[in-house]
Amino acid sequence: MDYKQRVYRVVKKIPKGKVSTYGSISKYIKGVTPRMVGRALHTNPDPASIPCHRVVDRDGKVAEHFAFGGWREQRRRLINEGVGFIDPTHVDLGKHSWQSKK
DNA sequence: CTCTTGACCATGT
DNA sequence: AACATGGCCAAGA
Repeated sequence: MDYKQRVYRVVKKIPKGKVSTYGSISKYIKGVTPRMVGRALHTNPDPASIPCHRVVDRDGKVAEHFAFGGWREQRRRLINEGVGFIDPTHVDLGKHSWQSKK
């Protein structure tokens, strides 16, 4: 299986109202680095099934120019799911960080 | 095939 | 917290 498929599989598991980070995902999949996670989502083959808006960087900061047409759209969806923002571009990782259980 | 770039991260400033 | 640097590895030119 390609590394992308593994990444997608994990991202799809992120429950509603939670967010995860590229680093966490990369740690949980052996042989995959944070960059590869980002690249996998960049080449996102099925955005309708892959909740990439629930993935943020280590600081909780969202991707400003990618994710579904803009960080505002991403933020709108997250807020709609109950994820809190500490400022316009940073989600509250302390309360909503999620980790895949191996 | 080589070179550059990049949805990142850790560390230092 | 924000910015800069080095490292990681894959995809694009």
